[in-house]
Amino acid sequence: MSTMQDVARRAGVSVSTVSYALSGARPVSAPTKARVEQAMSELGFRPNAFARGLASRRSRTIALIFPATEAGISGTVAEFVSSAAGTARSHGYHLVLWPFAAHEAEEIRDLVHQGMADGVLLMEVCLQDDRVEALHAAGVPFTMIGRTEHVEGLTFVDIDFDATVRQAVAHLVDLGHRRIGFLNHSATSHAAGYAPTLRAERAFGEAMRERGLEAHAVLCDENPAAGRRAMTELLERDPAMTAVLTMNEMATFGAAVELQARGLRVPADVSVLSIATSPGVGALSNPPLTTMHAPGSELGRLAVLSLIHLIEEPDGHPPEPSLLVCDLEPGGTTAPPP
Amino acid sequence: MSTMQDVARRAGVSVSTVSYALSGARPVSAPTKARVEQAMSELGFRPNAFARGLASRRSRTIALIFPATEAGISGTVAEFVSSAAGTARSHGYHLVLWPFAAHEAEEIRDLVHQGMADGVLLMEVCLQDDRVEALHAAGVPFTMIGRTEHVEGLTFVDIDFDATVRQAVAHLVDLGHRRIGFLNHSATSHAAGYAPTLRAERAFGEAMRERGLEAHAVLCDENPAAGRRAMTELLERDPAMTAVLTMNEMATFGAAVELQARGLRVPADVSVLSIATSPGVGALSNPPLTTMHAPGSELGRLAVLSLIHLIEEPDGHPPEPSLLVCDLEPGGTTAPPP
DNA sequence: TACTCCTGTCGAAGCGCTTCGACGAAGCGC
DNA sequence: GCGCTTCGTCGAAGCGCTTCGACAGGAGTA
Repeated sequence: MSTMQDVARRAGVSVSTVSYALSGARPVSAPTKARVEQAMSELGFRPNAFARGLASRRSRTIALIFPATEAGISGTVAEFVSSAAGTARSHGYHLVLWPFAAHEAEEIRDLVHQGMADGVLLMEVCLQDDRVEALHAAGVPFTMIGRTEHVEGLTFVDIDFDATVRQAVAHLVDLGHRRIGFLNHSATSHAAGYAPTLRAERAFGEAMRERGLEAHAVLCDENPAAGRRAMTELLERDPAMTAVLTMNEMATFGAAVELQARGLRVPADVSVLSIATSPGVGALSNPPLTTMHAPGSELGRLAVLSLIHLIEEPDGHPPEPSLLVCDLEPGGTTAPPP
Repeated sequence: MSTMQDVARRAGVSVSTVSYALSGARPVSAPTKARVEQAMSELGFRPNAFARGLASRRSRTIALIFPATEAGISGTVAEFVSSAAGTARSHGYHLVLWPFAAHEAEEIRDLVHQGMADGVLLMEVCLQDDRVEALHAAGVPFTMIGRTEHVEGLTFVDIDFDATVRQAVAHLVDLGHRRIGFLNHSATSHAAGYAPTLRAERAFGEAMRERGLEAHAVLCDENPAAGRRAMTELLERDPAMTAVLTMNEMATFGAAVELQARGLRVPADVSVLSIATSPGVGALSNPPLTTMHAPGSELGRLAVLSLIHLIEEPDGHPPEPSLLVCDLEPGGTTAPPP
């Protein structure tokens, strides 16, 4: 590994000039710059990350706290990660993922104190979240993907569950549906205060009530078998139900099976609309599911941009939060009621 | 942030003594050590990772090249990540994930040259894999999860697909099945040289041929709809098929639906055995799937241990590769043929 | 012409840690 | 008591970079 010294010697300039040529922090004349670049590429020079970090107190690294649960991660999260990594790279940052469970706030703070990241992205945020306080106390710039109950002074990007659910309900009501069920995430997530579960539930209740409709909502584990059972429960609550809104990918498949088993055709007898869905999931079923797909890429991009703003302009006014609505992607599972 | 200087001053010792107390690289008397530790905790001292890395040329970080595809990650991978992170931590290393697509070998080398990791874990290895050559050329210690076609001189941990498929076939044959189909991963993965797809296909062919049985294998995209079609194809190839071996979680659900749609009962008419399966997937269907679950945690642990060995004893003889067989987890979907 | 102001460059002082050589103080055998 | 090793500690020299102050020399201004 060659060092800046080597580059400086070869280019016939001082080390500081090499540094300036690289960073642009001070002007360097075109011919000098060219010689430096020549020397760098001849030597295959890579600046040492530690030396740079030590001298500049910046790591040029963004850490994404990564929910390393046993359940795997969804396509939306994967999309988010790719997009965030790409955005970070194009702004001269590395994105690294730190696998930490929700309760490991201490470890996160430790790493941050060691200077391992200039800023942190926090995902799978709960309405009350220890990690938010830990990061806040540590004084690190951070952006949430999702948001806590109170967001004063915090930076976040999130899906606008309220608007998404309202649009979903509107879509179904416009088709003529009046009896609509909602198949939400799991009771576990609800109990843990997982924000999407709670916000969507609230929004569904309000949207239906405003129209004078009855809101039948059930919580449901993230698997097909639970989806079947949840569908059964919804149909028991209202046997005349003509549409079901789902926010639970695995369960949606099960719900479809249950409808089929009861001889109910989709969408002729019952419409199915799946919201906050991963890309490509709609195409997995036949007919293709009508979905409102989660803007994973856009969230990734915006989250990184906000965070970089926070890092680079700590005294500037904080970036506006972004709330994104899921896009309706027409499929073959919504239609007017029978 | 307090520094070692502060700690040294407070404890009334020199900086180097603090360093030795922390690292144990030289003996430090018990009372001195106690004073130093006292001072450290009073000040909330965290050693600066960059200074440490710069001085010692070691980052105490292990990077996991993380396949940031759009498809999300399976429970097995998630299990692997948690276990690897835990193992690394208990040995004084951080595990960070670097999201990189398969073709970004250059970027990986760059980061390594910057000294950002002492070693690398590479997953989703293909039989021919550029990244392996890049890492080898860069001279970084690395361990593969999976393996290339030729593994001389390389360190890896992997599922023993050969033994797993043979055990799976043996399980079905012991129950009395003679007409067995195999539902593999996708044609795309096959074309990309994705090792599990190829090895399992080969092993299934051999295991069946050795018993004088016909091997019907199909490739199948990773979704329920494709699973239904693949099941249809298998039944067309051999309408009297009594068992199907699957290595494709999403497709397995679809296959089950197709069987049900044809009035074939599982397991009374057709047995289903899913191999290399994520934890908990068996319980998702009713009756619970009989599975051979992938040893994600154990792979994570062993991979990290191998890599640490490689890092810390570069001249020792390389660690033995590990090949782990998936565990049979009895469920309710295999039974003797009708 | 004399002055200020940039531009482009250099040297040197760190950043906070590890690690090496040195050295006094014990502890040992003889 | 002598030299010998061992233990515990210190001081200082880096690790490879950034960044600050300084300064030569040309451009701009009065």
